[in-house]
Amino acid sequence: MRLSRYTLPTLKENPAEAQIASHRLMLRAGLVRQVAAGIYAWLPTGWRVLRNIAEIVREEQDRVGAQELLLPTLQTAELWKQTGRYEAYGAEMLRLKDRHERELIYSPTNELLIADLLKQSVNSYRDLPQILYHIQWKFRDELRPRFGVMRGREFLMKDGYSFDLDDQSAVTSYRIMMLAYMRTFKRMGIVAVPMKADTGPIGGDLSHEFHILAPTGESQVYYDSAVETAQVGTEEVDHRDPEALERFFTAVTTPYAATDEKHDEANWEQVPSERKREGRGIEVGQIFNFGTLYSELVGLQVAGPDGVAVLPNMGSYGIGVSRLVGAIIEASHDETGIIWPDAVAPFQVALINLKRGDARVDAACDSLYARLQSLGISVLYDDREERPGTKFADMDLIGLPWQIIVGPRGLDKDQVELKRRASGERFELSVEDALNRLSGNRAAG
RNA sequence: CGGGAUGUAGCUUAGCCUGGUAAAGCGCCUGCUUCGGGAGCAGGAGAGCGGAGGUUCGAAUCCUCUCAUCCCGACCA
Repeated sequence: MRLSRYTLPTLKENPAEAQIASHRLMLRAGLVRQVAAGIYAWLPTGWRVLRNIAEIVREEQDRVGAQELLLPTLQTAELWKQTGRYEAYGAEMLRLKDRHERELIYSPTNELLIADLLKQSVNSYRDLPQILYHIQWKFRDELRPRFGVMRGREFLMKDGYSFDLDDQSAVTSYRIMMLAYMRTFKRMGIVAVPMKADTGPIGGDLSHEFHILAPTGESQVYYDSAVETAQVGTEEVDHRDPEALERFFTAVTTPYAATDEKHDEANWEQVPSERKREGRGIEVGQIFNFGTLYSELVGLQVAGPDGVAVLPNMGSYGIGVSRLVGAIIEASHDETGIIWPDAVAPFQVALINLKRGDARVDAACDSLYARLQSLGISVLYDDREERPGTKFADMDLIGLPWQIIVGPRGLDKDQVELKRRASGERFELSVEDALNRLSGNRAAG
């Protein structure tokens, strides 16, 4: 992408409405613009990040056998009324009417709809287990939206639902999702710690929240750093092997990890002090196993092996896709801007032409641009007629993992400069070496 | 929802107390000089002050209502 023809409205100054780092940086780096309280327009660069995150979520869900579908954002109020959830959900649910005065809701969550839908396709114990998910916009009319996309009213969420014949099978589904979540967050370059959580109004007895440590988190969290090391090796776990799953699950859930709601001072004291991690946590996902509550509400049942009707056990599994954009920035930025983990970066490489109009520099950049593209490396080419300082500042702000800086000074020595955004390391290399380095990095990462 | 605050150009703000017909920096446009970490000079475009009503000869400034946004708290499957 040529920056001269790309919509990237960066800001030099901090917008007044943004207080926390991620919100400021998302506005300054031209990722989003606010449309209303808690409602955002995603500009091209922000949308690229959002898509990258969604794609990682999708791949890891698919990998463990979850099936993607797409449920609508608008639903009739009928189902919610029949099951008593219409009143129970409260003012957070947006209610509206169509031209026929039919009552609709903008879906805040989909346990009811999906359970109701499955009545048509799941009739026998042979049809279970099933895990279905979608990545779709949700609306929750928050009392007080804040922190940019981290607590918006409209947000992109992956919500998944499992259906199992019995408790034991449901626990297996829960563990499979735990595995998928650990892999998902790891691929995004962040450390998300599973913590025992309250199940809240939804009920059930098994639930974990996944938290990223960041100063602006909304809750206080405590964990034993052994959780981090226990995540090593999740790549190799076979989700179809219940014993391997159990080992994995035990390893990641045994070390102490809790939000303030579940915090137990006595148990916390048992953790060696050098392994204690404590601070604010941003919740980026939550998983529940809540039994037969919703099956019962909507009348979802299957014939068991003995012909007797059974209410399937359900679980639900959420990942805040749009919240992750903010959360990753909270966890990965410095005073000059965002530092994108490679896996979610909107582009892999910033190609900086330091002297547009200089035939030699232009030619070198055009060639690099074409070759990076042919290597399948996404590149944002800063071909604007701006001064070097402006380009450096903008690119540091946007935070692409690599910068290739091409100017007359380097070309005199047949070199370009390769800069790693995260570490600030710079390498003066030939064009060939720079390309090799970048393609090698891509293969490795 | 309780408490606090703010709405003036694309952005950040000054002006408001003490009414006199909108100002600056950044950004944008033109030209020249520059060009390896947000350039300099010169010229230029751009807002009628969130909205409605009122007071007044005259309102961004005062009054009333209203809308919106932000912060703290409560809330947050």
